Amino acid sequence: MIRVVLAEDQAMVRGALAALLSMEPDLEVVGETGRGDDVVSLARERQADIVLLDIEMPGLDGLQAATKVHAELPGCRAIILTTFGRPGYLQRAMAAGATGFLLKDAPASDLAAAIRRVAAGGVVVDPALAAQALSEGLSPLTARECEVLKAAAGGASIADLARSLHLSEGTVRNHLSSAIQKLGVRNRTEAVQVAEAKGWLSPAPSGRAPAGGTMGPGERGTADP
Amino acid sequence: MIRVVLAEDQAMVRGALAALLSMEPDLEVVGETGRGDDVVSLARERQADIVLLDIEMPGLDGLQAATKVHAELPGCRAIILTTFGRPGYLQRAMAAGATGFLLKDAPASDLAAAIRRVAAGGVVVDPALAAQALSEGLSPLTARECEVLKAAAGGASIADLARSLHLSEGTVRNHLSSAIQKLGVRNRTEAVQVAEAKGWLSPAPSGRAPAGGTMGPGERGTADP
DNA sequence: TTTCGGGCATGACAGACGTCATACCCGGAC
DNA sequence: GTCCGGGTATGACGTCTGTCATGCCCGAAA
Repeated sequence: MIRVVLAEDQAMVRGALAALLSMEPDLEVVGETGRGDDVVSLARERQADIVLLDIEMPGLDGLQAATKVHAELPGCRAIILTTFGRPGYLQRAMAAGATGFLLKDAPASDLAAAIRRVAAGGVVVDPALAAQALSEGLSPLTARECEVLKAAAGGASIADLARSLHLSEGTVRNHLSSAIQKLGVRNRTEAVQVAEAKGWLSPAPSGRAPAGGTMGPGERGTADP
Repeated sequence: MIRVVLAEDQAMVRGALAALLSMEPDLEVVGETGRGDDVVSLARERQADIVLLDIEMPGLDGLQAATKVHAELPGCRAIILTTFGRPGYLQRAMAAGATGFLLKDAPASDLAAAIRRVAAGGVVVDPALAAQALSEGLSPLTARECEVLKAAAGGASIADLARSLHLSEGTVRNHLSSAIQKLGVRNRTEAVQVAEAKGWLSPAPSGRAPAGGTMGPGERGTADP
């Protein structure tokens, strides 16, 4: 009997997936949650073999949750189940230690099959998406450029961005300009769309967490002119 | 026995919903499709009592499909099942003759309950969303403003928009400026986001189809200066 | 019939945006 | 130890964007 925990933020979809899996005699849904931040405790408590993770979730996204599951629960495998076939998502899922990556576009029958294969020690990835992810390579954006782009996605002005990121307006302009050139587009709006489509935006793109920053904002040589 | 047709573009979600409904003794899923444009024929052929429609679908969106179901199949009721609780969606769903409007955020048990209530002649709407929709009123955007905004969503420049819409650049600027002011925002990016969040963007917002336009683009008094 | 709202256009203007050259500071690579 | 990439900053420049005033054409409402 394979023990499965479901993490998916849309309650109706979560319930429907549970119903789908309950029809399989060798699978058992032993836990459900709509948040990413209690996946680990739930999976541990219920001794799950498999956790099925959506990416968009409150609390902690599915990729981060997969990282924690991989680190803290040795006997438990994570499968990402997502709406978006973005190359960057697949890359980060694999980097996070996920053992499977499934699209909601796939036939319903694939789900149980994927769970069984992963439970048996295999890996499940869509070959076409894998090829695309490999051919496109990693994000060319630096962590900072990515941050600025993310902050710009809401339509904020340069001045707004400078305030919210504690940077000078010129620096914001520089990062945006750099991102725009790297992505081969003509303005920040296109840059946001391209980066989003490739899955290069959501969480931290690369490098470790930018906790405090290497240097306080403002205190530097010629600051405060 | 209530006969249900499912229209939802994500195959896995569709299958999962079918599994969910198959557990109800008084419901029967008699047809499934991932496209909006064969909902009517499928529902007619299978003599459905209820069609469950996602909004985002290829071919024909759920709102348009609901319109056709309402017009062509007197004995059949449409329920919209969507991810987004956008006021404009609810308004258009009701205008399209839908008899129910459900969010995928709602508990799984609500689905069967909603189907039963609608089959029994009732109407199912989330009261909070209905209140919001009523309080916000209809879209303040004219059909043209909406079109321009939609076209601008991809990050195109004014010149691009003018070309693709067969308008002068000045006119495009005027429409954008007007939309920006009506929505109370500061630039086109924010305007797109606000309009999208309220559900004012997707299909035709109001008025009839802008087939040829009232006047050819360019042929007018002082055209071609 | 006159009025009014909507679509379209033009021209002018201020402010926002994107680019570029330049410079300093840091840390890692060679 | 030097070089180089990344982050930050400044100033200058040209272009794009958003606003406004103004005008014309149309159809519907008053």
